[in-house]
Amino acid sequence: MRIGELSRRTGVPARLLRYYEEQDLLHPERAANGYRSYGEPAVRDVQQIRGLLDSGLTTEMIRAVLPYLGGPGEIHPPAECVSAETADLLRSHIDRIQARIDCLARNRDRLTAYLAAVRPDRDAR
Amino acid sequence: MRIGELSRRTGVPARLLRYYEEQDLLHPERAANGYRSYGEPAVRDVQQIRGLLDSGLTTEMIRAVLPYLGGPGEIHPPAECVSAETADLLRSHIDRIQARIDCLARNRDRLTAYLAAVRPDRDAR
DNA sequence: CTTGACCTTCACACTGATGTGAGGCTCTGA
DNA sequence: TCAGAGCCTCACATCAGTGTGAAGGTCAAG
Repeated sequence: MRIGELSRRTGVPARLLRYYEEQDLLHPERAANGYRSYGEPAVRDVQQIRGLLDSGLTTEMIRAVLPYLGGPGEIHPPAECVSAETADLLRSHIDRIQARIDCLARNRDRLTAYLAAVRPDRDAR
Repeated sequence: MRIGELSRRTGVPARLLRYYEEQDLLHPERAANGYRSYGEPAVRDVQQIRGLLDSGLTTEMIRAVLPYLGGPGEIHPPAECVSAETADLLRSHIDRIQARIDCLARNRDRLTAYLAAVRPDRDAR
């Protein structure tokens, strides 16, 4: 599929799909006329990228973990390809994601407490 | 306290403390010589600002909410000052933070599962 | 009185994710 | 064959920082 269709199907502006390619997150083929040509899995990939970006991960971080994030049950690179170093790197990425989760949870709690304190009437639920 | 001490105590570069003032998030007094003079609560304010920025709130949002965020149990301006609109905005932002947490947790679990599948030896713990 | 640490403003430049527009090529349908 | 939709690249703009440097004021200690 071409960039316009992918954009429509994911809701992500074509501009950003090009940007993600520039950032090495997407790797569309090129048609003879130069147009980008995306496979079906690109839809899920884009959604994955969006989710992670929205969660505050950088493209660099996403680039590092994306290859390992398949659909449910899919393992992309076979086990033999994963060196001890890669595994370590992956573990440290997981730690960073956890740190981010902790930070967000902390602030969610702060904001929730604030809201409860300031509007206990409508927001007690 | 002056800007250097506040910077040391919060770990936030003086440059950013001036920036937050420019953004109307901090309001230090000025000494006779023009030096910024921060009160003790500024330490907590700065940490709060950092946390909220990290959570993806805009400076505009923080500006709206910060006056009401006291220490534990302190609510400065009475509840009536918080408009329903502000509260709604805040609620929707809390929801967004939660969505981010969910997304990250999902992906953390995926990565963990991947790691476990690919290196069941050293990573089973 | 000078030195050095600390403060002031101003200003330019970089990042990352995204918006916007210009100028031009490709393809399809009337 | 021409319009229009869709694609291409290039490039500048924005926001929230962040770094750096210039040019200068303030103050305490030697």
